[in-house]
Parts: sequence; structure tokens; C-alpha cells
Amino acid sequence: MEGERGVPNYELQVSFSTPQAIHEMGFVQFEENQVLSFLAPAQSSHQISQPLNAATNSNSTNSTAMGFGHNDQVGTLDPKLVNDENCASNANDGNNNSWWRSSASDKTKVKVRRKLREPRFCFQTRSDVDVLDDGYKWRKYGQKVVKNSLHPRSYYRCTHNNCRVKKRVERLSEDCRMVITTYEGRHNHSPCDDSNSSEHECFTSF
DNA sequence: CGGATTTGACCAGCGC
DNA sequence: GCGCTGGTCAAATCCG
Repeated sequence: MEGERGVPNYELQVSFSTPQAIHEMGFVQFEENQVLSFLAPAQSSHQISQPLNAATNSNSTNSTAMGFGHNDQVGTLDPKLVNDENCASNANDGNNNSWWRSSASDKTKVKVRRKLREPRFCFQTRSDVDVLDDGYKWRKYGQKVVKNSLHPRSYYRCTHNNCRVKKRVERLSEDCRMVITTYEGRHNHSPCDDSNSSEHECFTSF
């Protein structure tokens, strides 16, 4: 399903929380109240780096990958979530690499899991494929029909060891070609080279 | 056969 | 307290 590595024709909308930049670039506000996005010209996806620099020059340039460092959350999160992250991130760091599937089925771990919230970043893309080739390898671990959406939401995790980055992918009900990708967390590794496409160059430049 | 995906069940959080 | 919803788990299934 994740499969089609072919020639996706992305039209990128990257979500930021810098209203100024959004305004200047003619960004379009995205559904999550504090998450904003811009629309890059179709078939010229690489131009994304330009607005990205403008929007992210204050931080994240040393980010190893599109992990959107903790500093990058720039208000895309509601205070509660931020609070949770602050509380939970320490406990999260340095865990073993199989924190989500540790056969331990004790409820306490589940509880802890629920509290963990990483910085989130939203993309809105126009694409025929659900999963953008961002250079990372993802494993699908769930799919859910969400309310007010005609399309199911898919849940992915980065397959790299010790990397807990997750992403959600869903299509807009109003426009089934629009794909909303929400990244959660930060990659602690470089993108894998299993893709020779250049798309992930622009993604990883975040 | 091993890894990836699907899918139903379970659970926590939230609003009423 | 209860029901709804989103997020995750894990067994079953699929696929290369």
C-alpha cells in the first residue's frame, strides 16, 4: 500500500505556525486552528525549500532530518499537549527500541503511552498516493475511520531503531486528492536511501 | 518464510 | 457516570 514509489505528483502544503509568513506567502490556513499551510506550485515540488527557509530559519536548520525538532513546534500544539511533552519526553528518551510493542501488557505502560506527545507538524499535499516518499521508512500500524471524514486515517511509525516518529495520513473529505500528513516526533537518524527520488531532498531540508 | 499490512478490539480522554 | 471518538495493539492475513 505504501508501495507506489513511482512519480508522485506532489503539490505541497506545509503547515507552519508563523502567521506572518503565511500571510506574506499567501498561505492557506489549514484545519487545525493553529496549523497553517502554504501551497507550493504543482510539479515544482522542490521549490518548497524557499518558503521553508523563510519560515524555519530561526531553528531546525541543524535538524538531522525532517524530525522537526522540539523547538519547531512553534505553537502548533495546544498547551496541554506541550505540557504533556515536557513531562513525558524524559521518560520517553532512552527507552528501548520496542517501546510500543513490548509484550508487556500491563495497563500502566499503556497509560504512560497515552501521555506521550511529541511535537507535531502538519503537511497538506495534493497527491494521488497516500504516503509521501520522504526518505524514511514507515510501517503502518493502524487505520481508523474518523468522524467527519469520508476517508480513513492511517497511522504509521518509523521503522528505524529507536526512532519513535509517527505520522498520520488522511485525505480531505472535500477533496480526496488532498492528503493531510501529520508528523509527530523527531527522527534521530538520517533518511534511508531506499529511494532515489529527489522528493525527500526537499522534505529532509526541513 | 519473514516482513508488512489489515482489521477488529481495547483503552484513555473528553464532553455532556 | 456515560457515551463517543481517536489512537494503539496484536492476531490474522497478505505478499515478495
